[in-house]
Amino acid sequence: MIRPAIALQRTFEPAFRRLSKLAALDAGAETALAAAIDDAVLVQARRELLSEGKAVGPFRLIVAGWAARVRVLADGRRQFLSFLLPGDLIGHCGQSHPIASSTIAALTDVTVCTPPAPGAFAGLTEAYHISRALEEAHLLAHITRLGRFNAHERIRDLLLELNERLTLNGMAVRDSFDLPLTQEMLGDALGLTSVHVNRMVQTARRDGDLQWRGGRVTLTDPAVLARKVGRTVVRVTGGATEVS
Amino acid sequence: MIRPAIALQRTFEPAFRRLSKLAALDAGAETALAAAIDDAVLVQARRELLSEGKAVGPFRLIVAGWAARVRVLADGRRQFLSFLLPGDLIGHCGQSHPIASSTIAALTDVTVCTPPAPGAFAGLTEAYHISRALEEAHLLAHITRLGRFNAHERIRDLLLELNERLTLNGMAVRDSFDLPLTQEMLGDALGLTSVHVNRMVQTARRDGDLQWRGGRVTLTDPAVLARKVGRTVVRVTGGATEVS
DNA sequence: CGCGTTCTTGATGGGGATCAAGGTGAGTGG
DNA sequence: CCACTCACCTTGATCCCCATCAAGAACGCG
Repeated sequence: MIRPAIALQRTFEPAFRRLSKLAALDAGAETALAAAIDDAVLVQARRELLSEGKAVGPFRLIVAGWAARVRVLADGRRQFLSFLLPGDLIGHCGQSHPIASSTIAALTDVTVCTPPAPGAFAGLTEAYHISRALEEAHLLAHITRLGRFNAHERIRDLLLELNERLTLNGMAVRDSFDLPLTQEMLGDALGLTSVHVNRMVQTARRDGDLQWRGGRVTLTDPAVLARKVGRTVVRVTGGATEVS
Repeated sequence: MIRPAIALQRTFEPAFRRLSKLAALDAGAETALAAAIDDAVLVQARRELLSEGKAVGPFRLIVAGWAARVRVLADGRRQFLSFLLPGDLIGHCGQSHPIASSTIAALTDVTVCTPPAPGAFAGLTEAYHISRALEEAHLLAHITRLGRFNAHERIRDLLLELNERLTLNGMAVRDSFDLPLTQEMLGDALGLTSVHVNRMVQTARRDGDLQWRGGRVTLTDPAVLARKVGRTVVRVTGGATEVS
């Protein structure tokens, strides 16, 4: 198969890898997606990609960097609702005049692009649908974490989820990945204080469950870890999402 | 406007009222929806409407009764992910071969029907989209509850949400509604034990925040209550969802 | 009336919050 | 090259919210 130079080059982008794993893309879709990624723009860390209550802008795709949906309470308490990684989508909802249901903030410098519109290519449309289903599955998993897991389980379960997602888009290799989150951010996601996150991470290190130095995390044995927390794994198998 | 007898009669169903408030429905859509509701079937309490990991069946609409998305852990811990009320939809996702990401169980006897397919009527299609957006907003609210609210706040906030939703479909009048949930079910939703739910409800009663006797709840002053928990209200205004 | 479910209340303990103080490392400027 | 700073990590001490265990009381139902 012959592709323009741009498309060939963008094939290695995490965002491209994720979407092409979610559904089979034909050459036209691949080229259009690669061209879109080539036009990505930068959003600096701490800037907002979306503001709660305001209109959702154009449909967007995260090309690089980490972002999070955030809710801040009147007294300053903060909750991260979900993390957005390269290959994740923003604002795909099908509604005519959607209003953002939460703020999305860039945790690191982030680059985003406007991918081909839903409906333009069958494969991409399917990938968008599956992406949205996965996003919902992650929300459900997060509810279970916060409702019924203790601090140990929450941290291990979240790191397992991140490892899965980063493996899908190629940013994690052999259960090792860069984690650009402070322990305070982890606490904001997990409903814990940074102090307690720290203690739990210490014991996880001592137990040999993981390594975490200089922003890089390595999970010793995800399978064993998953059994420890009774984690239900969400897999993607040839176009269908599967839970087991 | 002249409608068949069936349609006129079904206009008062909570499911009908909810969808017709989410978006403007033309006469054709109203008739089709009323006819669908007329064909509703019963699902007994404790039966599953959807099983995690299995294929999602046909697109369905809850006509009467309460259901919940549930996740049960290996050791028996249980988490309710969300509640489904009359007018809520099941299995609207646009994906070709969707797999259920969670079990849905009937909490009371439930009647469900298969509403007009997405795309058949523009108004209904819009209503389906908005319904899905609201559902996601409720998941986000639930994450915040579980992550950053204490027991007091969790109960008050959840009752406020239920009051809003039941007001939308006409099942709550003047902040008073039937609540067919045991305190244990509330605990399973809120990540608390039934014992602690009980104690918090007692104090809420003593504080004059609510009445709850014989399965009927009355909120004394939702506005005051909402201010107490710093609740962000999700409103529906002429086809667009709005958060404030 | 008897029985199971749900609600209620008490006693006790633990998981995680809170408050407080270092320690560490990267970047900055003199 | 070293003091300085700022963000983040680490550790200790104390407290409280909520889980747990246990046992009645109230309610609905056959």
